[in-house]
Amino acid sequence: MRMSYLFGQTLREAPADAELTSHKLLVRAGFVRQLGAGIFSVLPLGHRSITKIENIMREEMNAIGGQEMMMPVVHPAEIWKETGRWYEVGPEMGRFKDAGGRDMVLAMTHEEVVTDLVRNIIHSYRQLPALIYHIQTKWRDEVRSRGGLIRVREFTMKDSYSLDADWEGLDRQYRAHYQAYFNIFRRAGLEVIAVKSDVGMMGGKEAHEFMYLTPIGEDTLVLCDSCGYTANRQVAVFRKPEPQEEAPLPLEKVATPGTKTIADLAAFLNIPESKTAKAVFMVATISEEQKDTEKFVFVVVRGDMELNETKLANALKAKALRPAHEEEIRAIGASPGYGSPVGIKDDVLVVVDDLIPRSPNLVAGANEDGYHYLNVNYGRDYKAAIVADLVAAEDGYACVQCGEPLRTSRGVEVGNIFKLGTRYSEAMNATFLDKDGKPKPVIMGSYGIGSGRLLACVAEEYNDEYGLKWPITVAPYQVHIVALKGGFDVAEQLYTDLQKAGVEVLYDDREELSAGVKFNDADLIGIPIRLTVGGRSLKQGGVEFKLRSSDEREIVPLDQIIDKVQEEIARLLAEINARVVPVEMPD
RNA sequence: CGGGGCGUAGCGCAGUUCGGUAGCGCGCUUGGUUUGGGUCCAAGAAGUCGUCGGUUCAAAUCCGGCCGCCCCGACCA
Repeated sequence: MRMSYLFGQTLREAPADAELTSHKLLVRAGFVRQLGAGIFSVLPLGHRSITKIENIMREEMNAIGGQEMMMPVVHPAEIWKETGRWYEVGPEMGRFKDAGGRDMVLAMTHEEVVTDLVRNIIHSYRQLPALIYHIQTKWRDEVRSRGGLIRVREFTMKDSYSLDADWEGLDRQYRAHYQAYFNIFRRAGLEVIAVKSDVGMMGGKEAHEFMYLTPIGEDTLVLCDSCGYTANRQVAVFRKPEPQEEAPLPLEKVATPGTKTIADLAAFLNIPESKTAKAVFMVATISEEQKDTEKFVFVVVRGDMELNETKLANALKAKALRPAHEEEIRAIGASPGYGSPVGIKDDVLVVVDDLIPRSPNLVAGANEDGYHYLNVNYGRDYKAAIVADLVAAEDGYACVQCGEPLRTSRGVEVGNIFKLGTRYSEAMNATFLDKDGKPKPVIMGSYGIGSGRLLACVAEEYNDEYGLKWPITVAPYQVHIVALKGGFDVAEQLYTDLQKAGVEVLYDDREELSAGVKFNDADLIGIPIRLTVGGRSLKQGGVEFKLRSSDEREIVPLDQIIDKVQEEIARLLAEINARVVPVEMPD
């Protein structure tokens, strides 16, 4: 491609609303332009890079038996009503009516469409297993779509769906994806970790997220350096401390003026926070038979720990959670800051963390401003409807597997894999006849990778103060020829010859620009190999060869440059491919 | 949805306090100059000042509504 013809423009300054490095550089280098909040156009350079990422995904999907196809972006609402997600999913689902007044859905994902196809096409165990995938646009109207290109509303995703007759088959396909995903990310130059994750709106049995570790990530991960335990903080479990045994002491009401927080309370009474019980008031939306009801929830966790809302939502099977308003708290007879499960109205749903029953003689509120109870004991003084693990893992907590301290880190989710099981096939009656002639629901898995987000993460990882530094596998072109005065004729010939040799070339043929401008553009765009052809290099005996990733320059004679470029491309490719190795999926 | 900020030429910004009908840098066009790290000089083109309404002789500027974008929080595969 000739730069004089390339559609796009480099910018000296990034738009003011770009915050992340990847966002700034991708806009400045002419890879993307923003159209609206979370909505981007992909320009030719960006499109080439995304196509490369998508082709890597195709190769790895095909290698595990995937068949590429294409499913629609606009769906009739009926299928989403069948699975219940029409009712369960909130405003992030794009909904509209067609000209005939029918409810329509903009695809957030494609389980419903796949399952509809499955029930029409799969009739026999002989047709299973199968793996289908497509690379298609999704719309998710995130309430907050920030983070440049990392978090967008309209995006392209590779999503695959496995179909099996038995659970062993699902496990095989799940494991195949686990490996394939590592291959994809590593081939794109990105090192990721796989963490256990919440199944969220997908439902299902088991899930992993593939996380690119970076401080800009919006997810918090919990890692154990000792045994390798990894999990999203939403679901991370840990070994809870064993409280000292004590004989229950009599309940005692004490004045604790001005101690609305656990820290104040512990300081006032001169006790550790771990000897207190924290009351958290939430309102849960619970869906029953397509009807949403709001339910007040009184949560008790130990004072030194934080409530994990995902765990709470899962324990309650709640669709949504929000903090309760003060009026709602007062309405159940509690007092913000002094809330207590002791003596609360009977109809209030009390949920406690499983550490609480083992923790004797805690300090809890007295449901009266300025007063707390000493020696509150679960079972004797109050009872809960649900006892479950409800608290969030923190830095330094003990690993559930090996007991060593956990560490937290931020990450961006670049892919995920889900064992859906029969959640969709049962809801939509997608069954097959097994060997015994009995109808059984198809066992499904779903597996996604966002191609634009992956590109943004690669950009986030590979850059310096001058611009992008693409891995050879993702770079829009392999070679960038910079023609300078006295070198245009030779550069033209080199451009033609390299292309004939199968090399992908971006050729800066712009005659009116100074050398500095062209070098800066080349650094900004970040193509791995740069060849400079000018009067000076020719006088020195050839063209100047330079890698974007290195400061070294070398003059290569014209009759050797094509070989040199091909060798170097092969070397860069080999370097990346060396990272593609088998991985163990932990149980 | 709550809190904060912003909206003036393709990009970055000034002008708004104190109303008088728009300016700077980059980019773009033309001519010259320079020619290996964002040359220099000159002449140009380009903006319903987000939008609607109000106040006023007069609004980018004051007042109100709406829209959009960004950040923080809640939310979220």
